[in-house]
Amino acid sequence: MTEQAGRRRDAAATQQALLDAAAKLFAERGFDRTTVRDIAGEAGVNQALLFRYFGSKEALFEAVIARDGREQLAGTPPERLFSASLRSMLAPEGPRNRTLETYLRSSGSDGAAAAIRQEIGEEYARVLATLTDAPDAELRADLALAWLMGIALVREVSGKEPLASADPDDICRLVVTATRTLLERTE
Amino acid sequence: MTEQAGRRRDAAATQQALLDAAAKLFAERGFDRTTVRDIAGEAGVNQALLFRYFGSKEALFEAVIARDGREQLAGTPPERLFSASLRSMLAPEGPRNRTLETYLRSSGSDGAAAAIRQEIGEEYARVLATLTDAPDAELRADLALAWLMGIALVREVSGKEPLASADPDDICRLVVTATRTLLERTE
DNA sequence: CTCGGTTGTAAGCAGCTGCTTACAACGCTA
DNA sequence: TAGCGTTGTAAGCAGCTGCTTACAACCGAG
Repeated sequence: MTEQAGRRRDAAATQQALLDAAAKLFAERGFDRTTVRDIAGEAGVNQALLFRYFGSKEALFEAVIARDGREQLAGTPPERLFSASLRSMLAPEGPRNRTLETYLRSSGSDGAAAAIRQEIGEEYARVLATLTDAPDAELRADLALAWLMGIALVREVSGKEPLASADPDDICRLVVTATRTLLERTE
Repeated sequence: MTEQAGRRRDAAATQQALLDAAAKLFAERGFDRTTVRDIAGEAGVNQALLFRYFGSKEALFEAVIARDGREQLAGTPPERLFSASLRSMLAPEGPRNRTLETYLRSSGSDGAAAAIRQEIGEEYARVLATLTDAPDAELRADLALAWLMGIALVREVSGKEPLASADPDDICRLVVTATRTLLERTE
C-alpha cells in the first residue's frame, strides 16, 4: 500500500497517494464516514499534508471526482453505458470505476459533495436519455439511472441476498430486458 | 410541534414525542446525520430523557422501526405492495410511511441500524417474491426492491430533475410496465 | 404533612472531527 | 559549504458526538 523505502520528499507522489486513498475510502464509506485521518493513514502520509495540498476534505473529494468521474462516461458509447455501468458496479474486483458507488455512498452529504453528486447524475442521465425518442426521455433516463443506483445500494451497501452474490450476467439479463420498455426507439 | 402548556411530567407523552421526532429526523437525514440533540430538540425534551427511556441512540432507532416498519408491509396485499410502496414514497405530503426512506438514508450505518435495515429489506423482498413463479423469484424481487430504493434515492436524496418533480402517476406507469417482465406469473 | 419514587434539568465527560500551527529535516542552488 | 524554500512531523485547537451524573421539581401514597 505505502512505499516506505525509496524516495521521500516527493510532493507529487504524496498527492497521488492521497488521491488514491481518498478515492478508495470515499467509494467504500462515502464522504461523511471517511475521516481525514483515515485517508492520511491509508496513504501513509501525515494528515497535515492533506490540507497543504488540497485545502480541505471537500476539495479533496472534488479532486477525486474530477479525476475519476468522467472516465467511464467519456469512454463508453451511449448504447452500452447502462449495461457497462451496471457491470462495472457488479464486477467483484479489478480496477473498476467506483464513481457511482461513491455517488450513492455519499448521499445525504451537503455542500460541495452534494453539488458534485448532482453533476455526475445529470451527465449520466443526459447520455441515457439519448437512447430513447420518447417525449419523456429524461424521466425514463432518470428511472434507469435510479435502477442502477438502487441495485448498487441493495447489493453493495446492504449486502442483501440473493442479489449480493448473484451472477452479474443474470442480473444484467433481467435488468436489460426490463428496461427495454423504458429505453427503446419506436422508429 | 411541542406542547408547552398543559400537562408536564408525562413519561408516556415524552416517549411518544421522542419517537415521533426520531422517526421524522431519521427519515429526513438518516441515522448517522441525526444527533440525539436534534431529536431531543425536535421533541422539545431534555436529551438525557432519550437515554433514560430508550438507553441509546441505536435502541431508539430500533424502536422507531419496530413501530412503523411493518405497518405498510402488514396492511398491503402482495400484488399491490410494489406500487403502493412506490406511491407512498412519491407522495408529497400526508402521513406517509417513511420506513423505506429511513432505510436508504441510513445506508452505510453499522451496528444495529444495519441489522434492522437488512431485516426490513428481507421482509419486503419475501413478499415481492411471491408475485412471480420464476425459479429466480428472490433475485427478481431484490431487483424490484432495488428499483424502489433507487427511485427514492435519486428523487428524494439527490433531488434530481425531472424525476424529483415528476407526477407519481407517470413514474408508476413507466415502472410498473417495465417490471411486468420481472414480476409476472407464467401460468 | 411527609416521604419516596418518578420526571425533568443542567452540566460535564471522553472521544472524535476537520483543520491549524510551530517546527524539524531535507536537498537544491549559489 | 551556506542559505533557503520545500517537504514532512507532532501537537493541539475548537467544536461536535453519544452518553452520564448530580440534582431539583413534582406528585401520589402513607
